Amino acid sequence: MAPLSLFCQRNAQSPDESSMPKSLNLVGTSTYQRIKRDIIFGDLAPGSKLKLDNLRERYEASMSTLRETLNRLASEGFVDALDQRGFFVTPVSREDLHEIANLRVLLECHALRLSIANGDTDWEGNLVAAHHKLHLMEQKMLEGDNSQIEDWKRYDWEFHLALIEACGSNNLLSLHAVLYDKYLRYQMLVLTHRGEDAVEEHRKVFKAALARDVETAADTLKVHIEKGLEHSLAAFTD
Amino acid sequence: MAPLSLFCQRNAQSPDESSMPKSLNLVGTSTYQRIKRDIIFGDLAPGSKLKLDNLRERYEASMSTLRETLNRLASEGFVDALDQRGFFVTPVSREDLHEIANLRVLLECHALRLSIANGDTDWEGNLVAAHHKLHLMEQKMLEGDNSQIEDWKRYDWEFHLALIEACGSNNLLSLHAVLYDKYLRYQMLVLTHRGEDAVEEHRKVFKAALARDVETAADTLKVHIEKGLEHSLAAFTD
DNA sequence: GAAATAAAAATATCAGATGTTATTGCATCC
DNA sequence: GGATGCAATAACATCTGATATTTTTATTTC
Repeated sequence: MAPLSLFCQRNAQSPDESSMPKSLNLVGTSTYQRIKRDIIFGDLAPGSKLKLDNLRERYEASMSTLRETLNRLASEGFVDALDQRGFFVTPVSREDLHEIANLRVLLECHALRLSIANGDTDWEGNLVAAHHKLHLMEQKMLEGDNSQIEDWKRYDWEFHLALIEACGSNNLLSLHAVLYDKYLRYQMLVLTHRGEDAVEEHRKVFKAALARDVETAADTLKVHIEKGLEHSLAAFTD
Repeated sequence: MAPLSLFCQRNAQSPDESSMPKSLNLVGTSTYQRIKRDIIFGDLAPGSKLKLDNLRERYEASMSTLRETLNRLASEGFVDALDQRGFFVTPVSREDLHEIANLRVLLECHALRLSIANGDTDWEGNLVAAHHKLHLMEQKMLEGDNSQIEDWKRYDWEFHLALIEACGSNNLLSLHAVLYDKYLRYQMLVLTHRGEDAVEEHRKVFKAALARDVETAADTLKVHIEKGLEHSLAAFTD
């Protein structure tokens, strides 16, 4: 199974054989993608009840489709399914945020090491392109233009994916995609971003990866995620 | 979301708040558990088409329920959902087996280290009990009694879970539970087991964990999984 | 104010109808 | 004979609506 994430081009219901792992793709308009987006971006609040009748109106879908979607999201951990009591947006907590960040460090750094070891010229090319696009967007953000947060986050996702894409494990990329999205929900909840520090960390990981400096790249990525965690935790109240 | 696995007591559709991560629990008789069991134990062959009408007869469930179940399993990676072409049991491959085993090493060893660091007296007690039960069953298997493979695998699961259960991360336990089940499917496909070596490795991990010898425990666990991988790969043909 | 009970709401499951897409079999053509 | 095009069939995806069960809410009673 190829990795799925919100920025995914393909329809979640119709995975094709393309190898590109996907996250946060707001292009998709399936019920699955729309609900997942709304959970990640906080339009559906953590812990809130997902009444089927309400969802029916809101997403203009039948109960069958909605239940299939909610079962999928429950399996991924964005929705809690309680027998005979319906569906709820998975609650958030500091502990959970901690766990997600730690797992992201574990998996993403591991994948980065593999990717740097395996990456070919195409990998480098994609990485350069992804960093360039992210960097342009980051400049805009630093100038105070906060109108394109979703685009910004898509570029962030595409950069982090480009880093690890040559790791050689689709299973690893799949797990990472889900973790990224869970982490992203927390980032969206606190809605503060770290500015120049994060930009510089991106640049440093990028440079080290291109230079095939595994240790520097992995260490910097670890710091990058952990600083993001601290930043989120500081702004986060249960 | 608490970890789910085949040996799970609770109904997959009705997760409660109990913290016990679950795998291969054949007690459950929900459609979800029955189909998942049949995939893992090879009664539904890798790659085979899951025609809804056939499943309807076989599991005596309505199309709605089946589609919800298949969506869940698709999300976990046991089923492939192809748009307008229906559902298929996820195919197997040597590469996939490799990936699964490597991820299990990464996550399970990491969790074991945390667990040894955090584990209290209850953890030790559970671990002793789990190893004892597994060991008894292993003796039976060594004597040639192959009539209780599912029970044996449940005890194996419970032992590996007991090792890592004090890791302090529900997210980690969830990811591990799915990986264990995927790995188990490959073990069931080749249907050969390793005998005394594996028994001794279990004993060694167990002793090291109780002695809080993190390095020995993690190294032995790594060897245990990797030897299992080699053994499965040798018997596995695409 | 708490406990028991009745009413309402919501869920889970099912059956059946409809439109769409994929697959299959057959005839045709080169 | 093999490839191509077309019709018939099968299968999927979605929706509506019905029923039984369970949970939640409101009301009554003590």
